[in-house]
Amino acid sequence: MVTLAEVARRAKVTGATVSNVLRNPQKVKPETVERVMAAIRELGYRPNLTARALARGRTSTLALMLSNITNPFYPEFVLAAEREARKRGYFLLVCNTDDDPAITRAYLDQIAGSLASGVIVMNTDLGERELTDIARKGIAVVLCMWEHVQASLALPCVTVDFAAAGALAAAHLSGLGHRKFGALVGAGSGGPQTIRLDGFAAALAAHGHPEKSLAVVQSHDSIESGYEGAMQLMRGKPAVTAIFATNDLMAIGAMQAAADLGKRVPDDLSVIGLTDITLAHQFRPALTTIRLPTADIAARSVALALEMVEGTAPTQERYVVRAPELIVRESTGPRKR
Amino acid sequence: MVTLAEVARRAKVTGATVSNVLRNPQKVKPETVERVMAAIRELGYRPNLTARALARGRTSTLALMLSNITNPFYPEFVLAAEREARKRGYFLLVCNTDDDPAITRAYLDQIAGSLASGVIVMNTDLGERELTDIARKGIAVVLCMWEHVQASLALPCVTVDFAAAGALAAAHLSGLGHRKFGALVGAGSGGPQTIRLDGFAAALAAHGHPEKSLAVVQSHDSIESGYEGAMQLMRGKPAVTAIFATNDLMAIGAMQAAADLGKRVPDDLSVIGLTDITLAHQFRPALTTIRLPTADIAARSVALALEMVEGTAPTQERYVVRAPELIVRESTGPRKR
DNA sequence: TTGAAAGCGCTAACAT
DNA sequence: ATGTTAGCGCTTTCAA
Repeated sequence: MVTLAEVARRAKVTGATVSNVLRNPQKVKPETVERVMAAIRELGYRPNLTARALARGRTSTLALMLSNITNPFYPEFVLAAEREARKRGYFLLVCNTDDDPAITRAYLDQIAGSLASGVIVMNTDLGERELTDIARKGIAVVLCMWEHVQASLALPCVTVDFAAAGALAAAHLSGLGHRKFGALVGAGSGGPQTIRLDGFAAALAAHGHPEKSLAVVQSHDSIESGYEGAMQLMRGKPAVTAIFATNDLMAIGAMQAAADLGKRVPDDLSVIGLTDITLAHQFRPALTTIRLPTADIAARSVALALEMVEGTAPTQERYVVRAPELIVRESTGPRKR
Repeated sequence: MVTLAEVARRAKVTGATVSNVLRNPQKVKPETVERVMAAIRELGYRPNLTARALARGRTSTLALMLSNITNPFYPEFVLAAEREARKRGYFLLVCNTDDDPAITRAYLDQIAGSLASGVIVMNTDLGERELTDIARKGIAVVLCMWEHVQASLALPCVTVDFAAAGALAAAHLSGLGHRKFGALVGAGSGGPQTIRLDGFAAALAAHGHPEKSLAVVQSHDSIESGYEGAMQLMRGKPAVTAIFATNDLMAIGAMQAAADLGKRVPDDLSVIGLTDITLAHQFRPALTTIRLPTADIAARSVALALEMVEGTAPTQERYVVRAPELIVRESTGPRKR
């Protein structure tokens, strides 16, 4: 392995100068820069990131904690996050917690022990307390996509207005003339995605729908679970004509359930999801959904975390909430009497 | 930050002993272990992984290079890989190369400069030469899921018998009585997935089908592209009654194309995929496919890489080829008259 | 503009 | 069984 010292020797300077050439070239005489660069090239030198991290007191890696990357939402997020990190010279460590507090804690422990200089926490069964503790150890932690944001003011957070997302769905369905609604509520690590539902229910009420016009079923964030939940909903009476799922996977499951019951989407049943994962528009019928600016949030989270790490974080932006957007496709339509 | 030295002071021993307690407790008197552990607990000490890495000459991270995690095959792979890595005390760095040689090279550069002590390379547009070079720098590199394995004997490799996978598909379709076949050939970083196709074509020939009974269309690894490709295939004459796609995403696209053409799957058209991603069984009709032992391969790759890193790699197993398996579901059926 | 020197926190011989 | 010591490769004051 070629070291800084070898380069220095070859360029007839000391390590300090080589180090400067690498990071503050303007502090070195152009002529010397030349010579050092030549030595670097000839020797095929690559800085040792570990040594650099030890000397500087921080690594060039960022950890991303999520529950399970197998949920199609995450890969889209990870891609965007990794791009932003790379752009800034950082690497991304992906940590699947499987919603297991033990795994989560173990990761956090190592991170606090200098695995990464920042963490983006997408969900967790840990209390905010534990997170705040590790933040106090000098690691940049940013919460991401959290629903119960008001409870998390202590830590920076980038997320979307989930209540507004639910409201958008309600307005769309109500505007289409529907009267009997069903909601499939998924569950994240922090329990059911109630904010999305609350936003939906509140908007329904605001549009003049009585409380009993909405039937709710708890479900999990998967096609299979959405299928089961929708079955329950459709067997209820009076049958619902519109279903809001708090995430796209469940919405897709609902469409499959409708098909199995001989109902046509959107003629007999409207289905609207939330997130707009790639699969949403690839499915038939293409899913109407509430789009979350996933890539944007990913990039912003990474940027925020790194600004904190590098001590350039503007205090203003420690709390960013993006807006959701209605995307109308083929799975929703006017109520046919 | 609590350091080893502080723990040592509190436990009234030296750093060496604390270090031993952490990694070779059997070398330390039980009584002392107790005392040190107590100090660690009281101080909330966490070893600094960076310092450890520098001292030991290797990091506790493993890099995984893949083209784009957004392809549903990868998350399944990543999950399994990360679990195996964690089990062994390592962390996983995910590197999306986007099939861009510049990005790939940049990553490899940093890895060689001590970012990770091993890399799993899932595909690349780089020559084997470049990979061998970085392996020579002392980094464990293992190739994974490569098709043209025979060309890669210099580097360890864990993959599956893609020709056999193609053959399995051919045997299934042929056994169902089909006579006119279409193949959708996807493209990885190294060009089209020809081995899969070759295996398919050879098996077709072996089953007595003349060469002209097979129409081939080049495509990309996506639903959209599979859709387009299948359209081409079905417009050809005589129309094919069975389509083999070299990956599941394209197969799903083919099923959608059939639906749009008013053809029923499997009655009018049989479709078989390859990989068995999760989506394959979630789709309607559920996709018949050739299953690749993804999780198994991921775990094996990580295990192999880490064994190499830790110098315990058995020379025998530097080259492992797993077998594919036919999974019959709803998208294939006997040719109807 | 460049050099000297003292670490960063931990590991690993080698001593004791 | 525990301590001493010399690094690992780089960064970073502080001098020159």
